[in-house]
Amino acid sequence: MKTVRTRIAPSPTGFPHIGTIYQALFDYAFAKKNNGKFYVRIEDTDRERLVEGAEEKIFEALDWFGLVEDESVRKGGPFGPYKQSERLQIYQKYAKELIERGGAYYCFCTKERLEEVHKKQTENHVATMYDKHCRNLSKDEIARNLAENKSYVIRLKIPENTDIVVTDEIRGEIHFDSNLIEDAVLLKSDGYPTYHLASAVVDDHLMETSHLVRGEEWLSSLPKHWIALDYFGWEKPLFFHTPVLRNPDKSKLSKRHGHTNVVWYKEEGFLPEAILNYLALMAWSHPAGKEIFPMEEFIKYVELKDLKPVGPIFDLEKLKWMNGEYIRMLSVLELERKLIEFYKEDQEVMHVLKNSQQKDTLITLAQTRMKTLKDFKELVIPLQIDLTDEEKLVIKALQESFGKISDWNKDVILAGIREVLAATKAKGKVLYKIFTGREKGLPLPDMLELFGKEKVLNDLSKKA
RNA sequence: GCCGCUAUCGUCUAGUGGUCUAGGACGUUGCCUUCUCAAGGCAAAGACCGCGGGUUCGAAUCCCGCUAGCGGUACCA
Repeated sequence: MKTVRTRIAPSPTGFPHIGTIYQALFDYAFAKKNNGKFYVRIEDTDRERLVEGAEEKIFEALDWFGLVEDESVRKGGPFGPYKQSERLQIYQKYAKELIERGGAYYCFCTKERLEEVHKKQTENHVATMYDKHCRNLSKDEIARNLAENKSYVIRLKIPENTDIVVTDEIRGEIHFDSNLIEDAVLLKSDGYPTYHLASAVVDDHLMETSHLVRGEEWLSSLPKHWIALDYFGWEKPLFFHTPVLRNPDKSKLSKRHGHTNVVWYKEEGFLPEAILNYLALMAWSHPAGKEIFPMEEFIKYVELKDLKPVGPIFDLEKLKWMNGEYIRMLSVLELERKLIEFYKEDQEVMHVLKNSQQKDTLITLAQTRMKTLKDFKELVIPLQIDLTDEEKLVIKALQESFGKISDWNKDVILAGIREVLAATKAKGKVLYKIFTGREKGLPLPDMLELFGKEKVLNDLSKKA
């Protein structure tokens, strides 16, 4: 059997997208399962949308999730270069070759003419596509245009009147009427290739991609790739078009309605393992029906053809629940490390985390109350608020009760609390408001024991 | 508009012709626990399997039509 080779092919046009991670997850797991290779190819052929630093961010995201590739620009590998802008000659060579094979042609149409055609088609309610104006230019004409240094693109010659049958491993055979498929631009006038030449055809062939996993938005252009591959006579990879992740309103997951930037999840205190586990459940399910399982198990059971073709809605609530589950699975030490990493620039929280007397207890108490690492702060940092006269009365009672305690431990403190609650008819919430500034918090007896009688009474007198 | 894909609780899903009066998870509600909030435990509500036709002794499961949603329709990926 052929070696399994999967890839992600992100374009460095912005922040690292959660959808890219979704793809990478399946690519990575499937490659690992089959002792294959997972590689990253940077697709920077759109010079206008290129964003400085975006490439580094993609790799940082991959590292954060632990979806580390086997081959890439930064890792090297036998199929490099792994960045398309460094492969320009290759694409140009193959574009010319395709022309010779009769599968492509020079097009000298100007942008203005194209716009004109487009406009007319829209007016006539006809499919908007290239009118094949340059498809049958004579050899002389082409030579003349070339000699005159006219700007040109190279277009794919889609056969006419053909039923194009392609296969997607998730959906099966799909038919397309070739007359409705555009003679797509393969090589742009700036000499850079488009996706239709560089990625799905030349690179995936040269880099020996065996299982091509990509978003469903590519399904409509599959026939173009299929035909180009046929012109070259190249063996095709198995195509898997994963469903697109959606917003709650069912539209394609976007910045506007959802959170697409990987960095956002990190800043909100989500754990990469939890996100991955959640993502694994999108359009796929564990054979035993398990919801929570480690990466090793995902690798063991993942099958690309088991992916469902329906676009799932990204449910942040369920992700939060799962994140909480992952937080609870951590040992205190592991959680402490994650908290330190998360709060390293927050003086206030770091102060708490550095207090060796208190940190373990605090972390343990907070653990069941956190959905994200971000929740930790409001659990341990009190809010400064003004108290009502009624609440100040409760403080008086508290001072009296606590003042009598000689053996300061949580059981005795709890007894004192109950006493005060009974005497003042106050609700537990009031106590929490007094101590934390919020109507809830970590268990008071434990907290007060931890802080010590002196500090507690001191604080109370300040608030009275 | 045209082309393509898809269609089970609000959401993620199980289900591949009979075991489905459709199972699980998130969320929601109630109860237990209780110093608050969580966590945990136990319950409950929630899907005439988008609609309409077939095929079959029998369909959520197969076929057709419709509808709806999504994706594509760029010298973007």
